[in-house]
Amino acid sequence: MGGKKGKILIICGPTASGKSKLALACAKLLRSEIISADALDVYRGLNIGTAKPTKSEMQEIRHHLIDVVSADSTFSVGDYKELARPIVNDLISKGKIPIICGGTGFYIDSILYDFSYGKSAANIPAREKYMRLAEETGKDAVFEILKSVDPLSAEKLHPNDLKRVVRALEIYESGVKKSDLTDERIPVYDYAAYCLDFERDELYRHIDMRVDNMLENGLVEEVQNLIDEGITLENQCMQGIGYKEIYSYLQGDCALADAVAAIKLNTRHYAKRQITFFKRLENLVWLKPDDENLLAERIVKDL
RNA sequence: AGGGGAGUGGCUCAACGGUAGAGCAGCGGUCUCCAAAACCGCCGGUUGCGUGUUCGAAUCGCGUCUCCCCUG
Repeated sequence: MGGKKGKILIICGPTASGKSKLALACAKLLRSEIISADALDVYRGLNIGTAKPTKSEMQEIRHHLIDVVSADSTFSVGDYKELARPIVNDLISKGKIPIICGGTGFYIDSILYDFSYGKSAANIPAREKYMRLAEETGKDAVFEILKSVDPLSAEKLHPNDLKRVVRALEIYESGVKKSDLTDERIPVYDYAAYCLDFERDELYRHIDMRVDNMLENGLVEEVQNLIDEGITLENQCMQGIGYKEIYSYLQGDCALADAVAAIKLNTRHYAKRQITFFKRLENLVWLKPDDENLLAERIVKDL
């Protein structure tokens, strides 16, 4: 199959579309394992708000990259890629088809493509330096700096997109220009990709239901536990939808009902962004949610 | 029943005589080490209804409907 390293199966889709169940069904048929591609599943202690697979599901089928770091950790695509690649390759070498399942398209990309990510890891001091500068002199001033040192990168960014402007500067300080690195979007694995998606209003209904369930299952207590462990908004995992909102409720900044409404809204926005991201995966097959076993059979047959 | 207030895009509100603006929602998009993050763009109202005044009304008058508050 081309000069590719092997075949992998990708199951993606917005939150609450049922991708985990589908991946599980596929894993059973393929006698393979699942690699989670989810930015929050990696954290220990975040269970309810992340809708992680259940214990029994994880006993039945091996799931990778769930609960791999503590809640106070920092984690990024770079870390993800380093952990995920070896697992994928190992499964392939054993003659299995790795199943990548998750909603973080950025993480899936890190497996699928050989992006260099600017060839530099996060440079926190530089990052903080420019962020401070932005606060003092404005975003535009920071953008102007990028324009002078790496105009090509600046051209591709919006001045307001401070996070990326700063990252480009960060890369520049490491000795390379972001614009000099032109990675091609060429998949390193032969892959089959499926994206689960409902009609929009139906998806939103599922999201609302899921959020209500999270609360019934003790989301507030879960966040309280994290706070008791010393986790604050400063910690990356508290950026997660469901966590930051409940956090501010527990701080007394809003009513529980407002927090819940915010979670639902933010989740919708997130789902839209996910869908937009997945759309650019080549040869992506869209699936309407259905009985997961039926869908899995179809998918496996086509592999 | 009487008195007062309000009716503007899905929602909250602005414009108070010169032919309606914004935020939110909705929709689309970007994404190469914070990605459940960060960022960008687009659609959408003739202003409850009717009538009058005026060169011209969302803005003024009258009538009518609806809602809210107060008094009974």
